[in-house]
Amino acid sequence: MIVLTDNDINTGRVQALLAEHAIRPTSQRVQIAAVLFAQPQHLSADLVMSKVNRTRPIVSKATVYNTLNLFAKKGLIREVIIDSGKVFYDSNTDVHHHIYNEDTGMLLDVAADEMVIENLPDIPANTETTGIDVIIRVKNK
Amino acid sequence: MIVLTDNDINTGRVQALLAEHAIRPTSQRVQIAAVLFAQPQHLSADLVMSKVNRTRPIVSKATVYNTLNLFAKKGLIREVIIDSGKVFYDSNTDVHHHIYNEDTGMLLDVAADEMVIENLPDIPANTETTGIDVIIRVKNK
DNA sequence: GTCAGTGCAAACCCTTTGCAGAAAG
DNA sequence: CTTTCTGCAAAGGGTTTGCACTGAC
Repeated sequence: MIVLTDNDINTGRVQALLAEHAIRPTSQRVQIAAVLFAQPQHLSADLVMSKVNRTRPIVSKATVYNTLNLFAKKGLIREVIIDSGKVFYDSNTDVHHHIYNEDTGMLLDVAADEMVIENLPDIPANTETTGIDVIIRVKNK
Repeated sequence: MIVLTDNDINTGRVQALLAEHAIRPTSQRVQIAAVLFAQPQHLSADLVMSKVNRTRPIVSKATVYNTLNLFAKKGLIREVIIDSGKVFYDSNTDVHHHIYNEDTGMLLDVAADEMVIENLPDIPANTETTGIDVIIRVKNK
């Protein structure tokens, strides 16, 4: 699991992380990565943008979306699809699952080893698994 | 699992099914239900609309969405969220899981008893589980 | 007659796109 | 220099909404 601090921008650790994933470290991408990896978290594109632009405009909406899609494709972050019409980006790419509160929108992690998932079904011929998403949906009592 | 034939519209079985779920059986709802329960299947709102209106206009888009949301809320069908920006409606509400082919968009069922899911995590205090979604994502080799 | 349901078009929200200018190597 | 990236605004796709009309009981 990757966690970076603001200072890692100055030391070049963020840039190195991007480079490791074959992502050219432009300044916008570095800023976005710094926000994502400040802690393990689930952020919408919207939130990423407002966090990056907190003090002054740094990235445009188009760049936020382009960058998040790029990071997801390169395996740096994971898309979590919970809700039609909204994607969350999870800065923790370790295998794990989620609990989603439909009332509050809160999304919690469940470590993979807390749950047992066995006897996975055969998948269709000539296909390969890209991921397994488990979402436990809860609501307030 | 519910499966109805076209003839069940005439015999009133569709109407009875809706009534059992406290849904007033308007003619549009009956037509939509007949399409959904013609077989166990996964349909988008769009597809439901074009199937219902195959021969002549019967329902508007607004009514399709209103009706699908109503059916889902009443537990007659299940929403399957696979993709941001698109909901599938599953006419099979028995507990089961899904395999989704990201290349073809094909959605397959996995019977609940084919898989083992155990040691579910504790959920937050004062919440209750409303459902568990498991999606195995595959792509073509 | 009353209340719920329907249809239409417009509004909405999130996301993507086209294209000109800017920046990276 | 060349290629990739960025920003803006506009377009896109699926879904919801406001409101007058219609239909169910």
